[in-house]
Amino acid sequence: MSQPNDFFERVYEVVRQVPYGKVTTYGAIARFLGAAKSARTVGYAMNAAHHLEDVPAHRVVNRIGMLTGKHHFGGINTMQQLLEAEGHTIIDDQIQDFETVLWQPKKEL
DNA sequence: ACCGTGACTGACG
DNA sequence: ACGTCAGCCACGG
Repeated sequence: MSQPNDFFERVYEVVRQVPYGKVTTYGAIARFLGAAKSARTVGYAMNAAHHLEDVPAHRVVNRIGMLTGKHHFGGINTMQQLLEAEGHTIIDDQIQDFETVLWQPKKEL
């Protein structure tokens, strides 16, 4: 349906709307869905979304811009490489100028 | 139905 | 400023 009832699908809907060259956080997605305290569950959803090609999971990081989920992309540096390919600079698993490339659905939508 | 787990976050010392 | 602790919620066994 146009309005998914499953929590996971709602998470995917938001992630799919993250613009190229931008990133967002688990908490931002959770708050946008009205479940501010379900950030962990959002991460859990990403884990399950890993098999979906239309869900840019690499654009979702934690609140400080660290690639905490890099190990879930198969290769240790896969997530970093994907982000660098979009123009981001990553040092020590952290996105540089994170606040500049941050995309918040709560504000943008 | 209960328990453990986790790609998080905010609060505390 | 930094490391540690506890709360949260959805899913699988």
